Amino acid sequence: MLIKAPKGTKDILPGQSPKWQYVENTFRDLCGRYGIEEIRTPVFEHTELFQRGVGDTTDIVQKEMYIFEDHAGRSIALKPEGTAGVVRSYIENKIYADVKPAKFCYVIPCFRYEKPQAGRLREFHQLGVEIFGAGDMTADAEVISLAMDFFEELGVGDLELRINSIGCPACRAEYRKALQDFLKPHYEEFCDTCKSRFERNPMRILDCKNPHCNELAEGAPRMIDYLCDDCRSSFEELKENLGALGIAYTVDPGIVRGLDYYTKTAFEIVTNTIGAQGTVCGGGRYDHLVEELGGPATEGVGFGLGIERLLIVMEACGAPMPEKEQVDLFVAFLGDEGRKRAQSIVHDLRKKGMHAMLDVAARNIKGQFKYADRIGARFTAVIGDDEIARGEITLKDMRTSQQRQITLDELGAVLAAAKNEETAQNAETSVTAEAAGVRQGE
RNA sequence: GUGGGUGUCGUCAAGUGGUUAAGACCCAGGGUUGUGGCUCCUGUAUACGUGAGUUCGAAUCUCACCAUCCACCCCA
Repeated sequence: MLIKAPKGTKDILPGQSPKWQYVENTFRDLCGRYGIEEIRTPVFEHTELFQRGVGDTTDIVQKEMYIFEDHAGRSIALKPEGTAGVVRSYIENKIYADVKPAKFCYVIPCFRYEKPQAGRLREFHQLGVEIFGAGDMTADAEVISLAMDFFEELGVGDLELRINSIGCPACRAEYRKALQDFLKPHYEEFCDTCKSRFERNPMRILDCKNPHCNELAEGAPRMIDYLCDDCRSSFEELKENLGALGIAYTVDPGIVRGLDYYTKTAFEIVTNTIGAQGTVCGGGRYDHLVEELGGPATEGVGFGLGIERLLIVMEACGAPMPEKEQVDLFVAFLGDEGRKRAQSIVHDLRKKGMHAMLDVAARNIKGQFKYADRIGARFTAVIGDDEIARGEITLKDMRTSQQRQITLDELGAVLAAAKNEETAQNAETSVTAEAAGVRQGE
């Protein structure tokens, strides 16, 4: 137990981290082009923030939060999602006094006490975006567009954008009542889960997988038909905006976000390639959250995107992944003096931006070469008494096995040339693959 | 929380009641003098998830627990 990571958590080992860095950097870079800046807020907040923000009746708050008391008796919760913390910071730091809209992005761990399964962990990571103070649907479209651009840049295809409007508190209450009235006569006939949904979340009954429930729900009123004038025209505007951006979507009346704060726009980006947990990105509008948490009335839109799920999708659809950094030079040495020279050569090259290595495990020359091979060194240099006497080093090309004597002054140029050739080749292959829409193996 | 699958060395994987539990990969060292990848040799290891039970005897049968995977639920 001592050396077992807690249930539902995973180490991100060195072999994986280049992928994470790639994904995160791509995200930050893209956000930069959208004029969105990164915000970093604490991993834990007062429990009450989530109770008020996410909603007291939601599953997330009721049974999935990691809550503990600190030494002064405050109730603290690990972030189960990203929006509430950003809203809190927005209000606390009076960012509403700055230019609007205020746009934020973040990369955070989230924690939910759930039973782990494919694509679902207790600690997982989200990329997120929030825009405050923009009530127009162009903001919603921009947020969705960013998410779609992100997937496209990563080479992820086969995704479906589903949108819906879940109305505002006023029209939603009316709809809920109409739906319950419609379903009530058949209450006894529904499956057990649907019965439990009846009070808690009647909208969920509409996408029950039980065929009989489907029959019973046929002809049920739809949220879209109960939208008030404002919500209805907003939804039309959203579709128009998406059309203008050339973003394909399907209207899915079944989308009901599990967080109470959403209003109007709700959307999901799903894939069917990674198992049951196919929602890679989910978001929407939350026009009352800032006010609800004690700030001035301010509209909001945003999304959260699961990094673990994203990585699984990328793997599944063969999206290009970064390769391990090439070791430009390994310096093998013989003798004490050789070691000193090797250390200094390596140190010098590193300062110049080269990936240079030497043995620090006291291996003999053969072992050093073996090690150089294992770590994939492009070149291996040898420095021993012979080389010191000649004032040169032996440089071996590990691919061709050719060796030659060169001076230290020449070394830098040789390595740089090989490195350039390498990157030029990589660039060529990836561009070709992209242009042809070809899948590139890992 | 509810179901189902799985649990033998770091990894993959034989073994289905009976001597010291195969093998492969990996890792480390070596095949005489300062050189990798292939090949050959050698070596390392608290491997039968844990605990009870059945039995003369259990990795092999039973039960419980734990872990893990998948699904429901919910969501990223």
